[in-house]
Amino acid sequence: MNKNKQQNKMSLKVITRVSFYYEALLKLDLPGDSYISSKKLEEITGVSCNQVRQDFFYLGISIGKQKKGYHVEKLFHALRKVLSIDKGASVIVVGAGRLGRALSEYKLFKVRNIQVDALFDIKEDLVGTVVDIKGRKTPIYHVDKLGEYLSENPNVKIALLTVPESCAQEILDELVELGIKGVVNYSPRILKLPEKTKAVQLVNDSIGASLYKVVYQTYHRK
Amino acid sequence: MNKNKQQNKMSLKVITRVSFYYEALLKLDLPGDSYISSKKLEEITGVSCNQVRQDFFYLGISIGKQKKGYHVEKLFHALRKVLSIDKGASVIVVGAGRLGRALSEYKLFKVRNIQVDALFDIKEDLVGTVVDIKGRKTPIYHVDKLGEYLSENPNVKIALLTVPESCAQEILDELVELGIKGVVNYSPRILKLPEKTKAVQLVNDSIGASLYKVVYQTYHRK
DNA sequence: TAGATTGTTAATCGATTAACAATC
DNA sequence: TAGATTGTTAATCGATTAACAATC
Repeated sequence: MNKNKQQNKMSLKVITRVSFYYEALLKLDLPGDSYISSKKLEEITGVSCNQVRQDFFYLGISIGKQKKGYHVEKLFHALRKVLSIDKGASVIVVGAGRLGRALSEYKLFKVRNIQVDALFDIKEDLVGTVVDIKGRKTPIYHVDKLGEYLSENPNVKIALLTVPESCAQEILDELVELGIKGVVNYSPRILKLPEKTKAVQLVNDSIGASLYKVVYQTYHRK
Repeated sequence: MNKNKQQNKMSLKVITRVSFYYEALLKLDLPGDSYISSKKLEEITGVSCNQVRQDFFYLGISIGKQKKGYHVEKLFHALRKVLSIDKGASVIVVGAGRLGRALSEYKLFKVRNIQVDALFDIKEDLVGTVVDIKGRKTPIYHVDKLGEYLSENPNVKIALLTVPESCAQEILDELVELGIKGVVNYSPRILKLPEKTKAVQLVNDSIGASLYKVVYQTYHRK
């Protein structure tokens, strides 16, 4: 029964909470053989302990011990698995401007098993250079080379889109054409997937969304 | 009746959709005196026309004309008002590294009435320099000057936090102490508001959240 | 043992979808 | 007029919260 549940597709809200649980473990850095309770997770993440247990139940994570909580290392691996980062994920960044390079060196990637393998741009003075991500040199290629690169690196399924708003849709269409399976669009322009396209995941503009949220909330607090 | 509804606090989901409607208008760039239907908004944003009308109803935006739709200019101003960017919003960026500077020149700000007034950092070689945001020179001050700056610029109520994960909590505490009312935390570390604090809005890590989402969805598609 | 904490079900709450009268 | 589209209510759906027996 739990097995089945684990296979279900989580809503995006669940994913966000799961990433919070995972971040909580990273933050606390407890010994692997210690235990953490749903109450403690509530304290760190702000998610209620009832919600935590409900989520674990839904995900088929039933490793809790009464009176103790969840075995830290087991939970750690379970959450990694749920987030699909247990084997690591390789991504490319398209658009090697400030935002693109900033994302490439973003802490999240290094510590959390998500890795930027290459950047792409059209500017000739960027192409051929490398971005030094804590000693690891990541190349910048010309956008023309996207097709070649993706066929040589079939493990790369995700692209982060940091090109100017004006050409974002065009590049997205090309990425989809070339077989990319997931895209985060960091431009504020809302992009659309080509009609026929199935099974490509698009997350639109997270940066703008959180900005609007905080502006709204700040000017509307009681 | 509608008046009251407008005053209610929107959920974050509504805000996101409203920002989509707003972005749709920006993208289409229709003549101000033309009309746009909920069906057309569905086409651009992916939000169903029923949801669009439900949202407008909830927000007290009842400016629709049967058979035509919503007057573009009226709708534009109504949405701006809802998003609280009709008068413009000034923010500061704390942490003038790559991410901080990238955000400072992010298109969203320029086109959408959100403005970065200043950056702050502790690195002596950054302090005193300026970031050139399309001709507008934005200064970088030392973090020590935060208190002074905020008391001289009481209109600034929002800070974007782009400092290293390791000192993010410390800086957040300081910002709250100094009276900041809204913070977007771009570090993956989950931050907490000081216990007693009321009425400070915190949005945690949008970048990491969307990454986790796309990774999950990509590796779990049917 | 008594207290704490899980796993799980049921109750509540909120958000989305569907439906349709009104009407331009 | 007929068709399209709104505003609004009601029905449905999904997500969160509450409750509690089981048990370590």
